[in-house]
Amino acid sequence: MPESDPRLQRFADFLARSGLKTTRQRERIVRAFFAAGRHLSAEELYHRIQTQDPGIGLVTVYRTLKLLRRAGLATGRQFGDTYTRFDPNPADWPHDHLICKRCGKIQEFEDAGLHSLREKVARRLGFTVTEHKLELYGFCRDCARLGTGRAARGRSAARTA
Amino acid sequence: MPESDPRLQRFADFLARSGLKTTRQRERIVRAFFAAGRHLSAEELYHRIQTQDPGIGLVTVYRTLKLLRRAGLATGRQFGDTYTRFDPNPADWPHDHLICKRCGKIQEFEDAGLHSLREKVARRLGFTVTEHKLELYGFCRDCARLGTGRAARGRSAARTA
DNA sequence: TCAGAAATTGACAGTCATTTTCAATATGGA
DNA sequence: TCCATATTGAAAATGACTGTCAATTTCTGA
Ligand SMILES: [Mn+2]
Ligand SMILES: [Mn+2]
Ligand SMILES: [Zn+2]
Ligand SMILES: [Zn+2]
Repeated sequence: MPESDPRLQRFADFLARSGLKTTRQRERIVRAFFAAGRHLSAEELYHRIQTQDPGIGLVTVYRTLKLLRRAGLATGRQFGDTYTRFDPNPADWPHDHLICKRCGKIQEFEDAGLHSLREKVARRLGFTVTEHKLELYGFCRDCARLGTGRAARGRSAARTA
Repeated sequence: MPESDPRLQRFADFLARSGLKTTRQRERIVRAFFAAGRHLSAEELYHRIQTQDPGIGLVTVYRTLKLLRRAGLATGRQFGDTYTRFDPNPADWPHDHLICKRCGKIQEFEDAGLHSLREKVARRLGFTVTEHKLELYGFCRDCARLGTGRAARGRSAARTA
């Protein structure tokens, strides 16, 4: 029962520190966002909230996600889609993503060797790196197995992470 | 005098092979695109052409860039901006990018070690990678030098590559 | 050379995700 | 409690594209 997510407190602190107000809408939105624990789009988050509090507008979801970004509690990410997905990990955890093109699973990972090699390559070219973005697209274990042999059966692509 | 870019021929071949037609507009557009040799947006390419042939519409630029993609002669890329940039490198050269946040320079590079390490990390997680995207953001040598000490002076950010 | 089917073009309207505007409402410190 | 401010939601605006369509161009094959 993870009732007290420390991120909720951090967000409250951010609001107070910034002279902003705590509202019923913001409460609901950030709760639903962290509870989901996946890379959601604004629209997806909006729908989840709708089922419980139909009074909250999509605009407010967008605005609250922007605040979460400013607070360092979310990151906007552009995977293959036409829309932005929001990453509920603290901005100071620079990780990478593996995206399955069949089932939509998004797996996060961190690799020190990869990180340092990246730095080295950049330095050799005279660059000082402050941020990076690495996305690997392909097939997860399950989907790769299906793909082997005949054409894959289940064509669904429900994002899973 | 690089008057005969082999890519122009490849595009002509692609059109013929696909039952499509060679037009004045397409000629101008692909010429300007390859001549620029940078990661241009459709709008940027459009403006370059405007100065020489005001009769060509932005729509046609978009359509021709789509054809170049189908021909494997360009790749759409999403760097930090809100719009797509087009990469004039053959689609079968999978390279990465270093982007300077100050002057906008985009430097391309390829590193075999980085590539194989990426594969290894993905395999360890059960993924089969088919495509990847790596972008390193930071400061190029010149801009890093300016930044050292006082706050950087020249604030321009004209994309250079 | 030339007709005519098929492809192409450009203006304009439409789409889609996200942002801005603005009048009505809620919040929290004094 | 009061009330200056912050916030909200609806609707309109934005920006980067894509679809529609009538007019024009290309190119094949007689
Ligand atoms: Mn993530
Ligand atoms: Mn490139
Ligand atoms: Zn999968
Ligand atoms: Zn620079």
